[in-house]
Amino acid sequence: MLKLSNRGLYGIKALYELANNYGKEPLAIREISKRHGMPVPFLEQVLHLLKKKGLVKSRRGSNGGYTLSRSPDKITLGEAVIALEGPIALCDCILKRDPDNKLEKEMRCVASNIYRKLGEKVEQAFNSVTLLELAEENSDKTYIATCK
Amino acid sequence: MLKLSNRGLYGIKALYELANNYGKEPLAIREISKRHGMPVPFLEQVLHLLKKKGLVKSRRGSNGGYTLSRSPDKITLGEAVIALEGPIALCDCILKRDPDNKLEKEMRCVASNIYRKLGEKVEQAFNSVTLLELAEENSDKTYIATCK
DNA sequence: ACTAATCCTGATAAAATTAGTCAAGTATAA
DNA sequence: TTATACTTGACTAATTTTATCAGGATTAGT
Ligand code: FES
Ligand code: FES
Repeated sequence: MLKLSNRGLYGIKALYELANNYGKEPLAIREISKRHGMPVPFLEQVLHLLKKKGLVKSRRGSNGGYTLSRSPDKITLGEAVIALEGPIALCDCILKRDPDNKLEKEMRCVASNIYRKLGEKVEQAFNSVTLLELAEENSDKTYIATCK
Repeated sequence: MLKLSNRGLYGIKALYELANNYGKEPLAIREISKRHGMPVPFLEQVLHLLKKKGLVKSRRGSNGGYTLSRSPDKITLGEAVIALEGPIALCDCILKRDPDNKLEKEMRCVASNIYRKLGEKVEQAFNSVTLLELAEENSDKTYIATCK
């Protein structure tokens, strides 16, 4: 369990490239794609997801491409995986909320309370890692592009 | 992300029932199934998974059924979800090991190191919850069977 | 204005996974 | 002997994931 789909794995690799590119000119999908052997049309979808959630910005046209919308130390892996794979939760019913944004019912099944606590713990763990750390982790290494 | 499949959700509910039944006569699939509105044939598969991993024992024939193979405080939610949903890991390559049971290569992609650390953290979180806690959590409540 | 590069968007198709069913079999208790 | 209940493997249906594709809109450079 806990597995990321290709959508998630590709998205995180893209964010890694954008983090390394932060402050420079936009990076084109084609270039990101080439560096990690990811299919261009799929990556388009993936980056669109990240854009919808405000993690990246884009510039169209010649010399266009994507940039992070915040500095790498202000973007967490938690935000990234939530944008790419949906909310962090053990089940859907945990997420259902009433108009006041409170859980609809305190108890939904025998495990709901534990599911909620575990979900929060996991989200916290993912939020404790930033794109800056991801980038620095690899600053002195040549990574293997075809890892999946 | 982090979502459990029905396989996992059903399995945990079954384990909850078995935890409450610990020390008594075996509990039949049909009975467990009825209490939570789960399809019998599917639950058969699920309990078989738990048996293969040694979490439950079974007795066939009349008055047969399933029992926990250890006391509820000796079985963690981590063991359960791993039995039901496979190993806890962000990606498959993290799991590939050489004959000495070491990671095949230290670095697989830009995120592998972080994936590994996060996976371990999550596994630890799941292992910190036992079936006893799951059972006690609900000792004073009537749960809603049709939560999913 | 023209052109090439690039993002944008929605539709669609292929593949993989999950969910659930079914049937014939084996073991057990009464 | 009989009814009950687990065992096992095969099978189908539904859902999700993984892409692919086409046509459109925007921008930089000339
Ligand atoms: S399955 Fe979501 S709270 Fe029980
Ligand atoms: S995708 Fe598994 S280590 Fe990179």
